[in-house]
Amino acid sequence: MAPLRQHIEEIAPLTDAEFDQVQSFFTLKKVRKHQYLVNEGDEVKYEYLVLSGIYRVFYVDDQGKEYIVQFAKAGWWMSDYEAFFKQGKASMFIECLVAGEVFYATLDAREQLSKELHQMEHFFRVKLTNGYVAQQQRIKLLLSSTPQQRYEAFARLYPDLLQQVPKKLIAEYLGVSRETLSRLYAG
Amino acid sequence: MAPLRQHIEEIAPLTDAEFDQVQSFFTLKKVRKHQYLVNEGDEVKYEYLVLSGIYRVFYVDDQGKEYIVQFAKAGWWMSDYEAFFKQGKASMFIECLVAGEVFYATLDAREQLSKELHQMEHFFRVKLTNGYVAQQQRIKLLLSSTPQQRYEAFARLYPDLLQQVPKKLIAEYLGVSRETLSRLYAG
DNA sequence: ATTATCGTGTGATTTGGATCACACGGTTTT
DNA sequence: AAAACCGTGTGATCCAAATCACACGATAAT
Repeated sequence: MAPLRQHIEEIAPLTDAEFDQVQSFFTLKKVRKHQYLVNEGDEVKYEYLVLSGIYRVFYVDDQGKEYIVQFAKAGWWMSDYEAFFKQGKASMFIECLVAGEVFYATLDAREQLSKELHQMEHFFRVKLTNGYVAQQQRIKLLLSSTPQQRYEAFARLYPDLLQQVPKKLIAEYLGVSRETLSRLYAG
Repeated sequence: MAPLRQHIEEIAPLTDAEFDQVQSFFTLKKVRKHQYLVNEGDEVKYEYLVLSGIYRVFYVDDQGKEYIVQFAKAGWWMSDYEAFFKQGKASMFIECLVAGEVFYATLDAREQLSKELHQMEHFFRVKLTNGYVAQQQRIKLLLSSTPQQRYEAFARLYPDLLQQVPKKLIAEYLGVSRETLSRLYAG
């Protein structure tokens, strides 16, 4: 649980007693490659904090095409957040691409911890603030940029993922076809 | 200031004393049509809570094309949030489309109120949660949908804006050309 | 060892939407 | 009242990226 504490304390310092309380809401889980943490149609009981490994949060349209909403690596949170927050059914899948470990916790954990510990509400607010800004940048990119620019932005932001993730999946994240993406760094 | 109180208390009840404290950070401002609240390059000192009127948050690319990141109407918050949170220069404009009034406050206000009043930190967390989910839906739409589907989703979500805002601007929000949008409901 | 499957590159063809161009009625301006 | 501008529709053309198709080496499966 030490990494959990460190992760939180980068934003919100906690006493030992407080961290014990936090800790009690989180469970550690090992995840194998190709394992799914969430499937479309599931109740989304948990959100996940990645300790290690790589994951993709994606959905599938009626024609079977896949679109990646989020990658996740160490230190990132992930879930089908729409379903998680509204406690509805998943419209997305979460798949493990590289084996690793995650912490998971319920919405109740988030809400109770936020209520009982002002520090934890602060922590979640700061995380959401960062996530909000990151998503807004993504929206701007999707609205106005060429495949070229999207690829460059991705390479700048996530050089590590560029190495570890098949290009096909990067294309699914960028909203570009596999072939077009391939031609970007060839030409 | 009554509408401000009501707006906050939908999420986080406050005592009179607490609200006084909150209130002291907000200022009311009348806004005329075509008035700009933020210009590209500005220091973004404020975020805005809309009381009335309609506003657009947009940016302009190197070719002069405009893209709308957000519309805002009564009860919505707006700013160039990336610049606001990071206290950097604006990359966007905020323009008033229909005259009205806004409250505004600084980042300091948000941070201090969050620190001093657990309730306010809760309020902001809930707002960010909703904003995060809404943005994620937008990302999904931009990634996978046709102009047709985007238009339909917009019409479903914001039937009022569809009436009050020129189609050209709706096209800029959807990431579609004016002409294509026009042909959607003709065909 | 041989056969699938996966990741990737690359050519040929198609196509949806952007762009360009113009029309026309409704406001606002002078 | 004439002139300029705005919002909107619509036809013609163009083009960037999707789609279709195939190749080929590398990894995984039988």
